[in-house]
Amino acid sequence: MPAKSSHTSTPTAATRKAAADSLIREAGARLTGPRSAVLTRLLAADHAMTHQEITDALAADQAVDRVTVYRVLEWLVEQGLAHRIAGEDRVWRFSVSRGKVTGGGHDHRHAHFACTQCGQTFCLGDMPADVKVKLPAGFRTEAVELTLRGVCGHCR
Amino acid sequence: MPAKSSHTSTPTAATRKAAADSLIREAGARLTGPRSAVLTRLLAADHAMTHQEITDALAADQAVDRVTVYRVLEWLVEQGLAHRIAGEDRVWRFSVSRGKVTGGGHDHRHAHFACTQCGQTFCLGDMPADVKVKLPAGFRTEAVELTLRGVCGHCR
DNA sequence: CGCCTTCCTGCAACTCATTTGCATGAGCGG
DNA sequence: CCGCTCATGCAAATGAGTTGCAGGAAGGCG
Repeated sequence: MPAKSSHTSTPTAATRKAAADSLIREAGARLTGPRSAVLTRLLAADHAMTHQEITDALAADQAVDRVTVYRVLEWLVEQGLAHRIAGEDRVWRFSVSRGKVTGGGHDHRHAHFACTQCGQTFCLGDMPADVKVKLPAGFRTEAVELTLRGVCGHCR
Repeated sequence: MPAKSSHTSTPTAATRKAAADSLIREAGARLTGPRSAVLTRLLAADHAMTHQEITDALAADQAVDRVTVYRVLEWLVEQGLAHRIAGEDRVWRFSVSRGKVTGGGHDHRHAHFACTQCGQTFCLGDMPADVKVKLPAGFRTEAVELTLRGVCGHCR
């Protein structure tokens, strides 16, 4: 059994940065401070982060301009390394894409959970594959989005 | 003028206005021009309308201030007469609540369809009642939101 | 190792949906 | 018809996200 799998139990900051840099390189793009910092931070997150959260989180030791964070996030989404989630508060939230993401097609087959208390959004494993809803004639579904709202474990 | 069938299939503008006014009265609130106009327009819509669409639609003969439209919509949602939908474009869309809506609890058990071409959002009948997704320990679901994305009948 | 080209970053100013403050004006109960 | 409230309109503010532009760094190349 190849030892390639670093135990997912305790990824260190260094491990995450290495993973982030590797992903950026694989995308065939320049490895820059902001990209590395943003992706590393996203890899460490246990919930989908807003642009604001990310900017604030980086402000401490590796401040990145607001606009640059926006552009990095946009780029990450284009590369399929992250996906963006629209929330009730009209603010985008970003989360790394776990699992394979092929080319341009957004696979993105997992559900989201939005906490009505703290406002945080979490990515859930996967959604029931068989979502059947009656559509009016002529409508063609391309993607399904499932969001649960409630109270997260942290808020109870 | 050809006699119109009294079937509920073809509600006239007057019918809708009467229905709107009635709903407003039932809510125990003042019947005002803007409220009547906005709700009447919403009743006639076949899709969820944005604040902008509504304002534009009313501009023709019964112009209402932008801010007032916002406030009327907010009020309609509070009264359970309408519900708001968050879209990918970070713009709210409003639609009248079909069926019973009890008190404060948002029942709102239907799915939505968002067209990726024209951007319009439609309310679908209802969603499969049994949506089961594995949640992390301690999470409690209060509401489920299902949105389909694709191309609507009009855009094909 | 240093140059060059290309792409990235930071700054400033801008767009646009939505919100808030405030004074005037309109429902409607009496 | 009167007055009390609550709704409306206008102006200005908020805040997320965008765009234009000039300087600066990442990598390829010699």
